[in-house]
Amino acid sequence: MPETPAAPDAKRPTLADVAARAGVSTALVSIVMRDAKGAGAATRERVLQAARDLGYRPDARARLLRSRRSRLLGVQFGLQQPFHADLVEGIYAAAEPAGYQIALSAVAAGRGEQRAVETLLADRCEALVLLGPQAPAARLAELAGQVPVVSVARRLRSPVPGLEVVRTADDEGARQAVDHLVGLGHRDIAHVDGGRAPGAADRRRGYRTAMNRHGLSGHIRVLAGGLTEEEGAAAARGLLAARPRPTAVLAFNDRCATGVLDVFLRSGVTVPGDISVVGFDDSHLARLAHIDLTTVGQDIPRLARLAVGRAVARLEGEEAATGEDVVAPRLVVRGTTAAPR
Amino acid sequence: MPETPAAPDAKRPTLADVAARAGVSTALVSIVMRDAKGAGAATRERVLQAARDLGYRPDARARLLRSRRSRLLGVQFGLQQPFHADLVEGIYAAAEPAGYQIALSAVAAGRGEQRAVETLLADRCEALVLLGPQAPAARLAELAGQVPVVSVARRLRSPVPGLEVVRTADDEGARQAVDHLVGLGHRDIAHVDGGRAPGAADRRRGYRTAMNRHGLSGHIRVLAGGLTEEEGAAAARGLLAARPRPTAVLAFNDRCATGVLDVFLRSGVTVPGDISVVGFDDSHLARLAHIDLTTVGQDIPRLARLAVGRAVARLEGEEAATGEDVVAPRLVVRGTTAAPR
DNA sequence: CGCAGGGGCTAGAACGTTCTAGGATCGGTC
DNA sequence: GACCGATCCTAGAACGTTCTAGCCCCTGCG
Repeated sequence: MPETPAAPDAKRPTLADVAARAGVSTALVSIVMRDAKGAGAATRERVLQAARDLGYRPDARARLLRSRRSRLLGVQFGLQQPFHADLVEGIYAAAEPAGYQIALSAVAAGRGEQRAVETLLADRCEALVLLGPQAPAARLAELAGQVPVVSVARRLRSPVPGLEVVRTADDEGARQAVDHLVGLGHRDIAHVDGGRAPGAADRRRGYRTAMNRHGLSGHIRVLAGGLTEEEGAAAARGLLAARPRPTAVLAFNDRCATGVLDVFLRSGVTVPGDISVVGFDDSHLARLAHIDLTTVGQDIPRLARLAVGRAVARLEGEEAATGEDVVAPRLVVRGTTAAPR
Repeated sequence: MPETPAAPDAKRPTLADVAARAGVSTALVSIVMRDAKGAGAATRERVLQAARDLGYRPDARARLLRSRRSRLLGVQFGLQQPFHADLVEGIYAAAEPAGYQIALSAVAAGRGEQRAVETLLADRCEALVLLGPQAPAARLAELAGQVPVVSVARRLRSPVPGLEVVRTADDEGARQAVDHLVGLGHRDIAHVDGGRAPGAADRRRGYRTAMNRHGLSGHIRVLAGGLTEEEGAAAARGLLAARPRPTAVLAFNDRCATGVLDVFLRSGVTVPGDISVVGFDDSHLARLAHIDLTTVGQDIPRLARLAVGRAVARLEGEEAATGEDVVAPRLVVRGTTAAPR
């Protein structure tokens, strides 16, 4: 069999190949590759050179197989959700210094959460970080029996040991938004909600409570929305038709708010002149200069750090806590809110 | 050592455990788990039952280690790019029927392409599918020496064996957009380009060529843009200040076009009344009812299928082709284009 | 001179699979 | 009664690492 350099199935070089070339044992090569102590300076250099020559690259899977620990965190996220993208970015950043690797598994059309989680478990992830999971609580609890699980942005009522939660205080966020609007002089404030999305119930409740507290129970108006622009737009069309029109709208999230904004602009309703609009998440979208959305900010880097922190703590031997980290939201005032006419 | 059901480091059950419980050999269990032939119906059922009892789950890594093939495709994508999200969705869909798994590796702030690719290779992916890679061509060629590589949406000039390309005919797409606008009666058509983004050069060229062909060389106007809303918005502000204003704008992609649209709307410039706008990609964004953007559609499912197809073909023994699949774009006329005043 | 201690290295057993060779057992055929 | 072919099953060697012992040789100390 001739040895072509880039043969179709040229087996990639292994420890043994490097060892042979450097004239040492595989164990020694392993030591050098891991940068562990127990090798002399001269041989170390010789081994590294041999590895370089051969284009050697350690096989992560074999490595994981052998060592008890995999130091792998499985992350399930929604492929089409910018908020999740931001979280994943934060998780990458938080996991590295802790010495953990990330395995991504996307939820998309035709690939449900079940599938996503299956592959993560099959890959030997030591813990799971689920972003806004929609699976029934019972299913999550079952999972938590097998492996530490952290649910991000999805609150869970009945606490199960091993199933921890990291989330923003959604009700508090909605309250802040309402307070801000009331402070500006608004009274007729509508809420375009998120239906059954994670966090939606809390935001709805926070909105209601805040309205009541301001003595505005008569003005409570909740419209069916969702987490996409389309759903926001549909709700906005409903609002335009309504009499009296509200003077302010709190949307479930930024995407939803964008849909609302767009319908308003196209109908000649000025924002914030005629109607104020508030979003939720402070995702990339809201920060764009030309959208410039007042929104309830979630502290995404913090959420990511806490999620990773909890998972790691569990893996490093800490007790399975039935805990919850609740991160305070912070209203970010930008250009879509002002005093009513 | 007491056997608590959910012990912190309860070792997950292995083939051997299942074998012991079912009273057979590990080899037999392996056969049953893979659904291979060579086991009797009765024992098969007994083994499955034992596996269920123990909550056994095959270890993907050990499996991969043993079998020569990993049947794993590594996919590098931009975490913040909706176009990539759509592609990934298509890739998942295409890979499954072919019997391949997907490993995702994201490019994000603080995690460059280098890192992304490293982890994919360490995970023993058999081939790489890179979505809109920005790495220098030389680097990609080097990679292709180690493993089959498919570059999606990024054209590469000097063909390297083992480095294949799947892309949309970007120049043709720009031409279609210009033809459409000219057909409506426009003459003063500007292009907000994508700078050095993959595909930008071709779209620029296509625009120029088409303008020339229509005898509109005098009206050629290329503005520096980019692939985000912000860059589109900045360019749009420039256009508003210009005299004469163009009557139509072709933007580099949909996000860029959204930025353009938004600035126009806010300035009281109506679309398509005063100015027509065309995007590129036909991503989710453009399809949203409230954006309703005329755009050059990329056939995303097809791109995904071709990319997977090429990778798989290489792996199933076909020769390393220095090929290129060029997919025809298709103009999708929606609400942002009309005849000039 | 004997021997503890340590640095540098290696042999060989894991890890949890799959794969290659078979080994039984059974029914049937010459 | 020897042989065949199927069918069901098992033993044991991979796969590419890491880890545990332990060997060898040197140095320094009593």
